[in-house]
Amino acid sequence: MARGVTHERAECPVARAVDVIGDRWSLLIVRDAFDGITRFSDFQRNLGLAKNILASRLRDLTAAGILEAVPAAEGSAYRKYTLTEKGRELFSLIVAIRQWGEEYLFEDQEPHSVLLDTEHERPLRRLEVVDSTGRALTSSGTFVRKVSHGDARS
Amino acid sequence: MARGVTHERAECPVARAVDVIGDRWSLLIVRDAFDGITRFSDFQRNLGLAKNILASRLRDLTAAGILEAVPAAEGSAYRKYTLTEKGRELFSLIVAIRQWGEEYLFEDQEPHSVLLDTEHERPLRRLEVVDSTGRALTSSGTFVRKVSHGDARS
DNA sequence: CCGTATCCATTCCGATACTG
DNA sequence: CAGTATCGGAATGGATACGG
Repeated sequence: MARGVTHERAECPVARAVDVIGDRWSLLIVRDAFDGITRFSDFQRNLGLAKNILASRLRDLTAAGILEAVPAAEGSAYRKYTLTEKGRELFSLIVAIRQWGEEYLFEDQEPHSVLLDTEHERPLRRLEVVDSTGRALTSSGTFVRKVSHGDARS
Repeated sequence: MARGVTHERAECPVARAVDVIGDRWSLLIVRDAFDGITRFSDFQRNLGLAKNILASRLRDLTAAGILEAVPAAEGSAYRKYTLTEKGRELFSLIVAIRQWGEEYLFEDQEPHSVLLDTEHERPLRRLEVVDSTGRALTSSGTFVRKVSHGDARS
């Protein structure tokens, strides 16, 4: 994701993360990767984006350590793209986005794809933000502490 | 967020959500709103983005029903931007991004801002994806079911 | 202080053509 | 199939100037 200004050195983890995955395609590529897609053309067909853009995003995500490009077969010039651990740890994030989208971006009777657990084939429970003792929290029960003598921006 | 192609009609909630908040600034504006920022100039100073871009994003987020623009005072021409319920429900998403960023985008000893619960002033517990019975899941314990006769894209 | 308007550079992205 | 190369239009984003 080439760009002018970055938040690479921000003290806020949200800002740094947005820098890495905050664009129109990266998260959708990651979503597809979670769905088991590994091949260039499958990403391309599924997302409907231009090939040069896809190539660029795959490069960036690989450079960021979110995807790993391994040879598709012995000695093959082609690659299989799979999630690294860093990438797989984006699962909560994908689930959070999905649940928010389901709730607020669809009409009541409008169909959408659903994420099910393999064992029961039932939708997941809604994500809950909880404090260190396990109690549920809303944003009003929290606050951000900035780093003490930070010279960092944002 | 004006753009060429959109995922507005996608059957995947992730795609629709990325359409709304998947850019470099929207999520950071929402983060600031969670931190209690309401005024144009405070957003601007804190984020360091151009005023025209900020104005555009605030318009878009308001149009999307994530922010609400209320008069700053009686008869004032200026506005206060606050989160709607739809916006406040992005809290899990912000927490998910933050926790991922904390874990993977900072060096071990590198300082970053932290989100604490007001009562104990301690970091939150890590988000957990759980199935309908409350059991923790990773992505490999889940799968996506597409809608049956969808003509929708992606 | 709160924006809007304008200008300009850069980037994004799609379409197409091309290589292995 | 898996990309790279190039082109052009659209949008992003910064800087500045201006008006309520």
